[in-house]
Amino acid sequence: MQRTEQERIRRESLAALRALGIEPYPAAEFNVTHRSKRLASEFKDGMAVILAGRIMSRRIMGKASFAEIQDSEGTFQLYLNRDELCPGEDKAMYNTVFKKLLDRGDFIGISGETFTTQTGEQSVMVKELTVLSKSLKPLPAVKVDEDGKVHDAFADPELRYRMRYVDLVVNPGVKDTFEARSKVMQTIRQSFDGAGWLEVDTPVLQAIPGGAAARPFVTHHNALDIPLYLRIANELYLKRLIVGGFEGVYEFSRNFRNEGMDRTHNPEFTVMELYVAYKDYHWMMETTENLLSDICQAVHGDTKATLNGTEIDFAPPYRRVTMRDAILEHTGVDIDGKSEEELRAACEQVGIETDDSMGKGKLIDELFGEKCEHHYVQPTFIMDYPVEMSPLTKVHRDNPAYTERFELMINGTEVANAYSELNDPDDQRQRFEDQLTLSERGDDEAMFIDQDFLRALEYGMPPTSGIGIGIDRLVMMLTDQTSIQEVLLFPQMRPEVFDQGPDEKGLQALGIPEAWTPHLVGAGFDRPEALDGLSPGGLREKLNGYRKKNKLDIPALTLEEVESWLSA
RNA sequence: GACCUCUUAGCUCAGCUGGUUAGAGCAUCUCACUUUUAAUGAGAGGGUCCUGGGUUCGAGUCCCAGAGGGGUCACCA
Repeated sequence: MQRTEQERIRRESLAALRALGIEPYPAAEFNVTHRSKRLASEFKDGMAVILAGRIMSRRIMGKASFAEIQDSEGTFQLYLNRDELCPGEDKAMYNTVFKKLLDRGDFIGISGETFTTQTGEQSVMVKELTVLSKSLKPLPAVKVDEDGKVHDAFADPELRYRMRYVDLVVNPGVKDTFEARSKVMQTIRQSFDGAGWLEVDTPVLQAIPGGAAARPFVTHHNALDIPLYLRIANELYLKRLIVGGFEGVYEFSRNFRNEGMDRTHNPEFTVMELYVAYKDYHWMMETTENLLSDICQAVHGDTKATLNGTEIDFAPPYRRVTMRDAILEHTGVDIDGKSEEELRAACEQVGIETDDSMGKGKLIDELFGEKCEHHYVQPTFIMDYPVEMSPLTKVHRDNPAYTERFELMINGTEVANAYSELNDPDDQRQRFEDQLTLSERGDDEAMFIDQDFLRALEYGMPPTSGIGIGIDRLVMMLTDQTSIQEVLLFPQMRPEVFDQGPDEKGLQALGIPEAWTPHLVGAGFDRPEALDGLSPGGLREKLNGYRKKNKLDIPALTLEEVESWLSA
């Protein structure tokens, strides 16, 4: 691993600090009296304050300097004067430590006195400076000018997501998104706990990945010697708890789905699921709109949020549209009473491709997803889904072709999915079997049958309404982000390949003579792994070719030598 | 999985129809400077032009293959 010049210089500074008797990574706690934001709001000249944080900029002007220190709340300006910081003869703390050995990114603690500069900037005159942690890598130098224009932004999404720690330090606003996310979850917890519902934890590793239709991640349990699946949903477990007698249960469930990744999908994502006994989906709609309104209030202090230039109003009530009406309005197709063949024809007619594995549910889903979904920008409940696409939902009280299910659409995206839960065990068994038929037709996302869940229903589940709210997407809606990566601290990325540098010792361990190892590195075989799977003849030819080309003064290799390395 | 596109200094990016020693700003280093704020002035160092082939007298630039990223679509929440 090659170090850059800047890194080498910082390591030299690190050593110089130690030579001066200053520990760059001290163990002792450092207690502050203020943080930047609060200090700014309570600011008066002449306050004695202690602050800690990262040096984000330095403006050195001979015997006086200004520096920006960044803590968890924001930044604050420091004024460092040589003779204030070093009242005695020894000026090393200013001349050497501050001016030469400290860098942008270092953590320091300071104590001093507040004052206002001639230009009117709130500042702290530093009397004492403590080195708290030396930073060995230079932070990207993002600068914001007077017009608020950002220069040299650290904007490459790959680097931002791979090194979120740098992103958080350097890009203003990134923290706000995650604070908003925390506020969303806090508001939900407060609301549900206040209602007397119980927050629970259910298995992430499941023998049967149930509760949704999706491709799961598979792993293996060694002791039991069985495959286990990372949960795609927690729904069936929460319903078992309703069977067990809890009136309301909820869980923030990290779900895992082995599917594509894009702006709205990450392999792991968070869904808040809530189940409440003796309720139906109408009650759940009211509960949901009130909850979202509270959440938006908590985040923005208002029920309105701006998303993609459009104002979204989270104040209840939300529009309620049946799926049949939605499809009728946007495609002219009335799905009511249509057979599979008729629906397939209708799809083809509006330009949707179909294939034989698609059943009625899937066809209707396509009609809605392709032609209707994107129209619903303001929060809208799409209700009464066809029975074929809702295997866990109770049939509609007025029409058995539909179910009591709704999805909440915001900005053309599904944010929540809720039902009057199916609690008739025989009906549930039949629906699972219908799914099995779909699976045999080639739908690899059809649901598995969970026999234990069916048994639980046979013991009796009260009428229940349940909902799953996509937390990541909700946070996107509330923070004006268009990609899910922006609301996940560490979104999924292809693993990074680190350059480990040459491993001459490892090569020698294979029996390669010391005279040859530097040349193997030179020829591109810089680690033992680089030789894996090579044929002895080919390797010998390459190395002897390298020897000839570079006129090396060592004997040519024999086939036996090379064979012995590769068999080592 | 398909298509489009990108990869040049620590960071952000220029680099024309292929042509001397590959540039800028910031960052870094040296010097000056006691109220600055994208501080300023003077000077210096810093490059595997993603990797591997090919075309050519000559490749950062053109061609092929590969790696990684981004975007669009498909699947999905």
